[in-house]
Amino acid sequence: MTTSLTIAQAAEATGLSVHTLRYYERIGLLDPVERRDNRHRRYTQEDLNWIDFLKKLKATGLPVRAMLHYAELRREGNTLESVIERKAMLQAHTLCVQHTLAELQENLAVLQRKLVLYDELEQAARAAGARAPCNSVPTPPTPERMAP
Amino acid sequence: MTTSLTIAQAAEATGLSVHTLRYYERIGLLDPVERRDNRHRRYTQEDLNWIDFLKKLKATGLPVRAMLHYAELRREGNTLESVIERKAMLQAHTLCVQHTLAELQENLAVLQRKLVLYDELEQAARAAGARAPCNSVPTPPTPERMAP
DNA sequence: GCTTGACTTAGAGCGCACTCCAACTTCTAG
DNA sequence: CTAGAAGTTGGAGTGCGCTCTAAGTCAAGC
Repeated sequence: MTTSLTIAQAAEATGLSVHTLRYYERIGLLDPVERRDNRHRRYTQEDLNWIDFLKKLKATGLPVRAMLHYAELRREGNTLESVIERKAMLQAHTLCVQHTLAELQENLAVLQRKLVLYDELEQAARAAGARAPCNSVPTPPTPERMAP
Repeated sequence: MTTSLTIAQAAEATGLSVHTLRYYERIGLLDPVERRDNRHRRYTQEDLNWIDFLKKLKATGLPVRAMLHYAELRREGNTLESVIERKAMLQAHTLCVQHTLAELQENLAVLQRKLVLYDELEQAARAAGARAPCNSVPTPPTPERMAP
């Protein structure tokens, strides 16, 4: 059976809002979606697949402008020119994603190291708090200050 | 020697624009920066370290609002409350980043698989193009269409 | 004294990616 | 026949994160 969804169902299925679905079609990210007699849109499986791919591009940080360009190339069909340019786009973007990924991993490591520091800091704060009522003990050896 | 930079130098050093540096200070991401007699800002190494950390938070997708909250907590000093909440924020964000990272890796894999398809597609298009002058050969066995 | 250049401020403007609104049509159920 | 649910459109509005402008201050060099 060929699925064919209303805009609400397509929104449900893709996780985009109906607003966004119409918006994507309006700006040309989606080819004009098939209509029924009452002008209501019907989304096919192909539409959903394409939207899914768009979501992946978006999730990897490709701006809508670039997705739009890609969509336009796709509309040209699989001519050598179109294929070459789409491939180049994907290649460039793949590099970009790899870069982002590496950076993200580094930054994650920083966050995790910082979490360890916060553990210590919390222990120190607890110890200081517990000792507070008897205000006679000097500052503890554990660091009380952190750069950030 | 204690470094102390003008706003232009700080911009240079951090990679942010002077506009952004002032903006960050205005909204409270940065504590009020020290001034010289002529009211010009002087950025200390501590300022730069904090900005660097902010950049990492930003690079991992933490919204400015959240950074602002973090900055406000930090301003409270290392009280138990503040430390606990900052730690909780970092923990939550770390989880979020891990999730993003995993997703990004999946999507990168998709892009890379697609690149392989585009290689084939390009070969097919080239073959079709080369054969075009002699328009007698049927469509090649390699797929000529791709879902997205 | 005058120009140049680096800084200052408050506040306006911008690009992105939606998101929502008002007014309208169309179908279905009661 | 009517009410309501679900769709349609063009266009306005929103939130984010800057980014820029205009008008002014200040210090150094000619």
